[in-house]
Amino acid sequence: MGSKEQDTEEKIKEAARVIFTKKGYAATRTRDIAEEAGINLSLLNYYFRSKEKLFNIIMTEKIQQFFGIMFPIITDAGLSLEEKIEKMADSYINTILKNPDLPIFVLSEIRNNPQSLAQNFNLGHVMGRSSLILQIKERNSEVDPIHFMLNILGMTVFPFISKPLMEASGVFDDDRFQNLMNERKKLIPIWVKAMLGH
Amino acid sequence: MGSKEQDTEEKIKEAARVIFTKKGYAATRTRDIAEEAGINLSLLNYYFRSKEKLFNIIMTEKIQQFFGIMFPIITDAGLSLEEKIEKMADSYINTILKNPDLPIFVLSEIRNNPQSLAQNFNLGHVMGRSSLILQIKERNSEVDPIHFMLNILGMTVFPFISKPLMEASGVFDDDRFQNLMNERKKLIPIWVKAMLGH
DNA sequence: AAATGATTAAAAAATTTGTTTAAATCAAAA
DNA sequence: TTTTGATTTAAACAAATTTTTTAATCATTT
Repeated sequence: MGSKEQDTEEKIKEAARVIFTKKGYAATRTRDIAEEAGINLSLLNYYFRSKEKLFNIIMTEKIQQFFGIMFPIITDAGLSLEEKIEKMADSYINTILKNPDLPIFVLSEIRNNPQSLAQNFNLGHVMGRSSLILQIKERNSEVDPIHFMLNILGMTVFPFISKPLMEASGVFDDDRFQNLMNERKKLIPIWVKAMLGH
Repeated sequence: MGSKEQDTEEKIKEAARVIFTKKGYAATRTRDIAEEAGINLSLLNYYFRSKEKLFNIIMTEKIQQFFGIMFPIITDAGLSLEEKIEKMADSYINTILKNPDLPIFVLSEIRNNPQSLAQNFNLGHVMGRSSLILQIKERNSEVDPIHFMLNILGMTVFPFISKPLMEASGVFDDDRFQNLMNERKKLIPIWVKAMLGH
């Protein structure tokens, strides 16, 4: 188990991250991954047995990334509602800015295979008894708190999902997009407070 | 050109709509479409020459659906800002409720092929000089109006994009989802007004 | 230097998938 | 009824892609 093994395995995984998240499972060819990794195609099967097994490894990582930010924040009873919203927007945008393909990749692949992928996270259970949901209920008891969860996520995540469309149709370029998303770190908490009423 | 032709051609197109929008181009096999349509595989090529040509027909339809609702509303100078937002939420949600896979399908395929698909719509041009953008600017001159466009779209469209995830992880079922989306027709205009400030 | 494990190149097997072909079937017209 | 052309089917084909195999090469360790 020299450093070479580690290096190659990691090179393949890193290439798989890039290609899978950019194209999705079905449109990705193992040849693309091998080329991106700069290794012989045989090595991919040598290390990971199959395209599907490699994909499952990457997908588990990506689901971790996508939900790993959210869980600790919404369940932390030590944070006020305002603090939670600020932290959600801030850390979510920071993370996804480094990985803009993440949301559309995760949500697309879940659409293609909901049952098998939903096992990795019990979102319903976690969210149902989360501190965040309780705090939203206290603040506004008239509207189902799930609405505000959808709004916070939508305002944070949707820009990334629509980015390819917006760029291709000249609404903004990548620089302006990053700019906008940094502005949104401050704006989303303000908007959510306004929506909740005071 | 009897009714048989029409029937079969339409059966194939309808099956293609279902499978393409559910799985995306790459993950769709022509055999899936044939099976869904209940016809022999050869007929697909007999009527549409190739998978790609069939896909282009469906994709053009779907892009029409996705943007066709938006354009007339945001460019109609006869509508007030409030009326525009109400109409956007209402007609968008009504349309997509009948076709929940539409947003993630269109946005995924655009990501996979931005240049070729972006030609169908000059969103940048239309939005830049739209009546809606001007009205938002008048109401709130401090924040780039694109933020509010992203918010309106995000709050309307994101729930559909996250639906497979939410359903698979038990946050809500299809009935509750439809319920929520109908509630949002009224709520989104209220929220957007609150965000804009008054 | 010998041995060991990692990597490559090349080929081939196996599988999947889009497309074509040729014959059969059907419906309408002569 | 026979003929004709369009429609449909079963089968095969062709191309792409994943996976496996084998032998050779390379790098590192003993």
